[in-house]
Amino acid sequence: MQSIAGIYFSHIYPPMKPKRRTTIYDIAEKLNITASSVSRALNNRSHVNPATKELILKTAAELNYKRNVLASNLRMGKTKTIGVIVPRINQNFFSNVIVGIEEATYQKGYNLIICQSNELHEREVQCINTLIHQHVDCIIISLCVNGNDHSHLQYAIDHGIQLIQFDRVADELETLKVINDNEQASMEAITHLIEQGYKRIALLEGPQNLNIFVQRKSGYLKALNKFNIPIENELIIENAWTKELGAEATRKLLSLPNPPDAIFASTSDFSALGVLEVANAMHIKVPSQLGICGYANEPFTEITTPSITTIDQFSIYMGKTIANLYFQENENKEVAITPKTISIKPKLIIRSSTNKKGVKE
Amino acid sequence: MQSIAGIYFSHIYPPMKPKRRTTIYDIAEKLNITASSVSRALNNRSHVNPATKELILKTAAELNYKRNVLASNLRMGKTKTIGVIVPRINQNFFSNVIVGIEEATYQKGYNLIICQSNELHEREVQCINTLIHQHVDCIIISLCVNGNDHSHLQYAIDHGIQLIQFDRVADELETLKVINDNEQASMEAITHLIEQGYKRIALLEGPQNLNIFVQRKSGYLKALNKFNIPIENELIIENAWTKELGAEATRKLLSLPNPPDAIFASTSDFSALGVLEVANAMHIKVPSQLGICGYANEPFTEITTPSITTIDQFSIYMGKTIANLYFQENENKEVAITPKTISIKPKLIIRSSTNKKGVKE
DNA sequence: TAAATTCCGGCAATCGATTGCATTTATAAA
DNA sequence: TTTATAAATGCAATCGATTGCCGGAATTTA
Repeated sequence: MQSIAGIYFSHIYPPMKPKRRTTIYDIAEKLNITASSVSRALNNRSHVNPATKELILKTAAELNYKRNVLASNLRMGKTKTIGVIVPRINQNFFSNVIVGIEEATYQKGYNLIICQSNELHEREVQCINTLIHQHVDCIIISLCVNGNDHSHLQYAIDHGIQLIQFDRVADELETLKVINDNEQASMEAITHLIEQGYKRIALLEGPQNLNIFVQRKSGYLKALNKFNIPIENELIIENAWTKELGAEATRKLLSLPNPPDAIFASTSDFSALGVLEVANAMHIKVPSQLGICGYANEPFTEITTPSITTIDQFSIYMGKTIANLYFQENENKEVAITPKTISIKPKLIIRSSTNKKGVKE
Repeated sequence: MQSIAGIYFSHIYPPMKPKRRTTIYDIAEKLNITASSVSRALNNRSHVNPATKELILKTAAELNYKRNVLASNLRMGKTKTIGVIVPRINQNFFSNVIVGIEEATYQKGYNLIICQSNELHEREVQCINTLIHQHVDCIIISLCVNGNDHSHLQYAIDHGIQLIQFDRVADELETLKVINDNEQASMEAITHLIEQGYKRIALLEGPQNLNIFVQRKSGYLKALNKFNIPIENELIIENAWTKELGAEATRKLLSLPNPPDAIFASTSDFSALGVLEVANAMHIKVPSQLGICGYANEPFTEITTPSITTIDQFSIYMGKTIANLYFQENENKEVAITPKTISIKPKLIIRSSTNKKGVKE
């Protein structure tokens, strides 16, 4: 703080030292009682005379008392804080899930600490450690693509932290889970393509150590089987889960002697975008010559030319579901024993990129 | 925890009670010294014999000691936590700023609590209160569009919390600020349009209670003046800062007796997208009949047809700058007195939507 | 060798809220 | 009126880490 001869310049930052916050002792002193009673009154416990209690509440309001969460946290061993770990927050699906979580937790007075794993297992481990260190009450996580070792998750559980997995989950860990029915969504997408008259449908698949990608592939295979369409391995491209890899895969597919007439980018809308850009560049008409279906309903899928058929995962709703699952589980301790998995049914959003029959929208 | 006759079923969640964490007392006890010395050793203070210190550090590592941040926070009155308040986290610019902040703070062992104001003043006040309540060390905020009252920010400052404003800032508050040079960027955009041969340039302006929109308008006016182009009020549309409002404004502009041949959507790329969609729907050719320039370099501007010229704000870099400003300010207490403002020069990204001269890219 | 420093490390208070136990007071029962 | 019971409140420890102050030991200086 800058001063000359003891005169403070209030226009200079920082203007003044922070005022001391009111404590329960201040309230107690003012009312000539002890802090115990104040605490009990504020926490709505018994063992306080209703009249005293009212007086305490009134005085607390007058003095603008706010519970010191640092002290409370230490004493209680709880922080009313939830940690969220996602691969990236600037990805639409994840940021929307966070929006949903936030809406639900905010009302209950919980705080969120948000971490990004950047798709790196090592970083994910660090995030877990940070959150344990911060004594969060709950960790909500969607796994990164790298690494099959989940001991860090078990480590968090061992610290008494409630763990909730969503979307990209480790099946073998018995935790609360909120997932999408990826297989079902995938089947619907393929069924739609077949009904539109596409005959040779290619699949861009994601890293198979993530179960979501396994399930999406399985939906593809099941749907083809159902319609008695033979599986052709040359139409299945591994690990095509970015825009660039999607583009590369498309160039490969379209140069086949017998190229596909539709591509299901099961990995993401980004890979679907890669497909579309290559198709446009090669002057292959979408949807008449090539049908394209993505996954995730990223906002841009609506504004590409043509717009891209995709699958909506109800991301905000998913976030709310996750948060509510936590509260439900923890406000009802005795009942809550078994691992629970909630599955959300995604929805196929049909747009121009698969409109082979040329139906006007 | 479920049990029958005292036998725990470890396969049932939660599997076991959390193990007690190691404290400095555990270390002290093991070494037959007091917690004071342990604390001093761990905090690298004097008054500890180097040999003892080494022993303490070794033992701490052995026992897997982790400082209890709850206790430390309470004692120190600091939390190594930074609160971030943005209008929406699922907006590209903001989520990228957060990414930048996170990268810089993560390394210093700081945590982030992220709040959304949802563009509501009331909610913004609540966020501030929450963060004060959580004893964050610093609040980083970009103001919401509603409300001119900033007493809640002053309230945070009065609580001894370092306040840093970015992008949408309240000029009259003397805090650290990181902003974009909006006026400059705006001038460059208009200059570019003029150089491309556009004659009648319309402006979609944002709510003028946010200084960023005032500055962008001012850049527009200055640029026109510089080129001796008369200002026409009918070409300036107020409050057109969403896709829908941008579309509406465009319909209005294009139905003028003397319509514009370019539109600068100074508010956002979303409004620029609204412009583009209306132009496409009306079969008005972009860029030959109508030039379009947006603001913010949202990812989708690259993939529209045609791609949209826009202004990049170096959002991730901005986030890093903000975080570093905080550290610089707080690691060097004596020097840091005056309010500092850092201005980042945005960059015009020229794409197809303003390529009237038809230059091949 | 005595006095003066310096260095180590312990003691105990502190940060606020919470809570089991003890004590006081009020009320009910005998 | 006395005893039993219940209700209200106080006392003091606790959650771990931090730190000012003090005393003893080691070292330096006179």
